[in-house]
Amino acid sequence: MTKRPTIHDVAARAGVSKSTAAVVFSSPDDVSPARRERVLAAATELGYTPNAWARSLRSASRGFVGIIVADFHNPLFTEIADAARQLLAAQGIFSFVASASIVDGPDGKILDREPIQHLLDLKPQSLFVVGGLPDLSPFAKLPEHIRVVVALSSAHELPGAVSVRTDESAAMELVCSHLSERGHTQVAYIGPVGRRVAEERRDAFVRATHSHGMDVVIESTDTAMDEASGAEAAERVTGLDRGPTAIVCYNDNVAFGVQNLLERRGDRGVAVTGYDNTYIAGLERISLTSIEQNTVEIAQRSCELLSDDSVFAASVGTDILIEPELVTRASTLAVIA
Amino acid sequence: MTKRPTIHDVAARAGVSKSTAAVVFSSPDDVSPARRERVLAAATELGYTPNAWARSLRSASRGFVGIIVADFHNPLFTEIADAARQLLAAQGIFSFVASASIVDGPDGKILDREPIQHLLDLKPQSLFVVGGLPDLSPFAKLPEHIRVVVALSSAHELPGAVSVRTDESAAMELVCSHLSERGHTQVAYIGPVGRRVAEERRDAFVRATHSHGMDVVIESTDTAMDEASGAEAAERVTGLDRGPTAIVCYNDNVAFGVQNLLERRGDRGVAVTGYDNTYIAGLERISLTSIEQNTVEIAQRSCELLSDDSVFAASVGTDILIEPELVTRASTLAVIA
DNA sequence: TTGTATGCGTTATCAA
DNA sequence: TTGATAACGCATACAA
Repeated sequence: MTKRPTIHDVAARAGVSKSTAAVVFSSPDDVSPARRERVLAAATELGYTPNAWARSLRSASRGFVGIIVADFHNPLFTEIADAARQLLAAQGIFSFVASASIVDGPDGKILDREPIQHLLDLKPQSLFVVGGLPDLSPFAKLPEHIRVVVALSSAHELPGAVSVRTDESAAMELVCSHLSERGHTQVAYIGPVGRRVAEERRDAFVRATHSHGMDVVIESTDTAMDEASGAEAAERVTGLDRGPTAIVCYNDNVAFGVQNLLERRGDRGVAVTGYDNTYIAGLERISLTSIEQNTVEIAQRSCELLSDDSVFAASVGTDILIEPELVTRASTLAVIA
Repeated sequence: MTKRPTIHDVAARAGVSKSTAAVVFSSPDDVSPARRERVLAAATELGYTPNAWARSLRSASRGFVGIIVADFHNPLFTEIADAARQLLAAQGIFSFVASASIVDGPDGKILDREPIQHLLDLKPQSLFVVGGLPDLSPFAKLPEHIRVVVALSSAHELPGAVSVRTDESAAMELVCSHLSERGHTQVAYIGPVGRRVAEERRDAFVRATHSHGMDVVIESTDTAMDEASGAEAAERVTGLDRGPTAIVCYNDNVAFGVQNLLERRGDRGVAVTGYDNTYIAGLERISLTSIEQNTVEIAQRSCELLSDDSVFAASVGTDILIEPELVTRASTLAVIA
């Protein structure tokens, strides 16, 4: 087969008209059993499957879910995208994953609209954006009936959307009470500024430390959130007069950078925490205490919203917060005298 | 705008027929400057961009490249996919990325044909498969004119395809000569069996050890290639009578598992090498000697094949081998007496 | 150079 | 119930 069979081929083989054959795949009950069997048989013999895109060109009825992953390289994002795909498939809803491409613009990161536009051209029934995008404007002027769910980030810019994400306050409360129990009173925070979730996480940290009566140092890393900037910020923080005994990091990557610096210094006395609980954090030599975002639940809640109209309508414009967990490891096990 | 403008809208606004407007976007020189300007102006005012899929439904001329990533979670794959996308975009060729979904079947991993079929339905001009798939059969019966390039894996099953991948022999030669220089004579290999690249890598290892007069132990991990299986195999290997002084691993993940085990044992005397040089290998606390696959060159060569017909024709059916590099780190720095 | 007609694979509308 | 026909958004052979 050098060419895919079309409904035309199936109809010809079954000896019916194209329209009759088409109806067999849309509403099977509307065609007589005898003909239905003939069509179905012809379809399997030819290996016919409907062309979803020609279909969606004509009508938006058999909609699919367009999944947009903000960043391929973030394992958290791909994990949720994968889980969502499976959950939707189990409901018979098919989805198509595309990655957003974020390019360097004159002032900061810019969202490349092209791949998103291409996905939109496919006429999805609903959209699932996984991860924070520099800009949600491509989704601002969508046809009314398209539902938008944003995971792991805020959907504040989009009044008609729903966001599913981790409860930052709960997360930082877990971290700080753990550190407090271990006797830490001087704690630092290292993380980026500017992005919404980042600000929120830092504010949540500050609130949590206050409720535990801790002394706080904040050190920003601009917008970067990788190891290099983590190490750099750690250098500044540990150089302070009364250095902190614990460093709370925006995410695991930043924490790895902090660990790198401490390792080079031969300093094993400072506690470090991460966020995301990537599998790297669990490696014996890293052993980083970290916040586990409940990806399974985030994916589940998102899929309910994506597939059920009434569920979506009930929570449009809100943020659904998911409870995180703290995974404690060697990086915070020592107790301060 | 609750609905995207079509070429029809543009034509109406510019006061020309639909076809004239269409020609402006396909071969602009075939239309008079005055009308062209009018059409272009109308298009920008309306925010019109052609619907790529309706276009590719009608004709395969303005083809795009379909990129299929075997596994989202492999950073090597996504890195190459991303690089390819950028390179192609620079040539004005647009690409669309989809992830293959690999599900558990009755006997082993099975490739879910659906997402691939969906991508194929979009009628790509050529296909870029990044990473090894359990099964290349969905690409066996493609229309003749579709070029297929496979990166990081063999395309042996597909006579009409080209494969671009790392020279395994060169890689293992680098590893073994490095270990030999450090005085190692007893070396073990830990890696999966069954998959083509895996077999090839192991065979390359055996050849390289022979040329350096080393004693070899091979320990397989079935088809798994993660930390858990690495640790397990390491347990068996190190329990041997004359345990090896160095362990060469199929990839970084397996090596991390080996490191985990050695760490738990408090054994810092055994050298370990990985493969892929993931960024984790560079973390101070891991510091794993590893093979760096030249992803940039792999992406470049692949894109040449994807976009240039004559280049592709010249090397169809062959494997293009890319030279790797060895990045040496603390895990192999010690010298054996 | 410009417009008309037709088809890509599918579904929706209408007669029969 | 079934089949002919138009349309989705676009490109192209052809005629004007």
